[in-house]
Amino acid sequence: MNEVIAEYIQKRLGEDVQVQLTRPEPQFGDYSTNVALQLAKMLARNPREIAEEVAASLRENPGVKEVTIAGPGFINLWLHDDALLELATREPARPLEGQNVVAEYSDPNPFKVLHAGHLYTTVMGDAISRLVEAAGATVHRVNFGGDVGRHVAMNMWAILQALGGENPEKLNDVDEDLHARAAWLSARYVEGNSAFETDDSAKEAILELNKRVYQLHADDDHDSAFAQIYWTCRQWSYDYFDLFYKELQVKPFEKYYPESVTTPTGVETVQRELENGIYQTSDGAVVFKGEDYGLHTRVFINSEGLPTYEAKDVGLIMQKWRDYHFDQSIIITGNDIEQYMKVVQKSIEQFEPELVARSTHLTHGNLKLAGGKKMSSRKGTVLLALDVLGAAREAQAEQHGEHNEDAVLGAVKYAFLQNRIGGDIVYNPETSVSLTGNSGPYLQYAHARACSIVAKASKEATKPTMLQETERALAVKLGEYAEAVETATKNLMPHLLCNYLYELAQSFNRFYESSRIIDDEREAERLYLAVRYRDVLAEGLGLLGIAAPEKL
RNA sequence: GCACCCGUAGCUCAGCUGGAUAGAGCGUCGGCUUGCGGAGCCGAAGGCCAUAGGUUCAAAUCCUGUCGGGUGUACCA
Repeated sequence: MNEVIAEYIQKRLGEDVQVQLTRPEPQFGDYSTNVALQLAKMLARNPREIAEEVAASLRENPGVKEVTIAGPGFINLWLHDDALLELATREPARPLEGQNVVAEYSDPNPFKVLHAGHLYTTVMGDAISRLVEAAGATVHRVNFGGDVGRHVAMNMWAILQALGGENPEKLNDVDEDLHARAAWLSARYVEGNSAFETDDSAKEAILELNKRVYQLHADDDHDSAFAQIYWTCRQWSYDYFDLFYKELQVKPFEKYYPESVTTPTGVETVQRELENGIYQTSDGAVVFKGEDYGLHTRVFINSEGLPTYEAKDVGLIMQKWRDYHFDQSIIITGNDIEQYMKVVQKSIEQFEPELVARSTHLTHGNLKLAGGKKMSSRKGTVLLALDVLGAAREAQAEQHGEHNEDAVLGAVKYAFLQNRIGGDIVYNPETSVSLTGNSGPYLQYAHARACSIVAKASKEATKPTMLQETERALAVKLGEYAEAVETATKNLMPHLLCNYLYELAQSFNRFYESSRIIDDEREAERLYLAVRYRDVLAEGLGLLGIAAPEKL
């Protein structure tokens, strides 16, 4: 329809315009466009006159039932029922067919706990990846994390204390349950962290261990007692992450890029481009002068010759490029590194412009618990991933008595995804698990109910030949599904799909209120709509990474 | 200081590539629904869209200033 209008305008009025049919308020029509208003200025003519001309051409389209002109020159059009029903079963387009996409998110650090931010980006990254996948792309989910650095050294220090020295065999005493191991490691981190701050001799030892960890990687040491402890504990972390993702019911990651692996590539690249003049030496450090591009200067290799996070990130991006030669790279992180990332990318743009052009950096704010609810983490400053999930389970138990993990995950995921990515998220456990209102469980419940209705029906669903008024409103909404998915995918905004699914459920409820399905003379026709409704809910929730069980 | 992000109903948020009366959930108030799953449906109250200007036929949306909040700003990650 967009093309028909654009072509007509091009041919008859001699103007090239982008026509965008939009969904107006139901009272105005099924579709609407304001091209006439845009053209009015270009042609210096009355917009309503132009609208009349365009409308006349639209009326010739077989799917169009009625076209009207309203207000200053809006063109509103109604479709015939059969065209509407055809739209209602349309599946989203697959514009990314054959594309290769790398999605990086979650990014937990081995040896450390998973905090609420990790939970958030994991859920968001999973949903975005699923959308992109559904659009036809192959998505490679990857993870970046710091397996070297001070936090690791603190941990190693406390681990050695706990083991009474470099005794790797003592690790066998730790409970082999992955959750227990993760808890054990995070307890060591707390000890190491506090020793570093309060005990000077410990601090010195930790700084020494930091070098040993780097050295261990340089030597590819897997045999020394120290190395055995390091590799074993690092693996505990990775195993735990995999378990966490599995329990969260998100798709697994294809590859982990530990910092120890990206560092050599980063250093090599920065040094090479230092010779090419992209990076510069300043006060003994290697920096990129961002000021030339309206940004700020950042250090990539410090004056002691050690790589900073910047260099490691350069290495990561280069390795992703080498490994996948992606058509698009999506990176999701907290918004505190937004400007940092701009500098890093600007520097890379100087020698690998195509790589940066294909990258999209999405950022999000902090996750907060509503109502200033106290958090259970040790210092009270960090909200942990498990705290959030625990709060959801607790709220569910209070409201519904029994535990349902699908609904808990649906609640948390939907609560995260329903907000536009970018700003801080206030998470309210109570409303998230509620069966009423705009929540994940509400949609899961709506789906289960639809399943139940369909299962109970005795007639065969039959495509209607005409639609009654209440049926028509539902059919129109069903017809928006494909558009909603396409827009959400194009903009990498899952919240648009959340909004749509909720509106769809509302639309169904209005229909359902007045139109009986089972044992009605239009049972077969209404069942047809109910089946499609059920399928759209299941498919839409699936794209968000939310389970849609037939029974809740 | 400079840079970036944000400021929409009591609360949590949509709407932001400009378009028709600024929407939804929760909460409040009033109806309906007690044989398709506990849900829900209809209605009311509640907004100078932070603020002052500008651009436009048209601004919550674009531009500028101001106020308020957050983040970043050289050898941390």
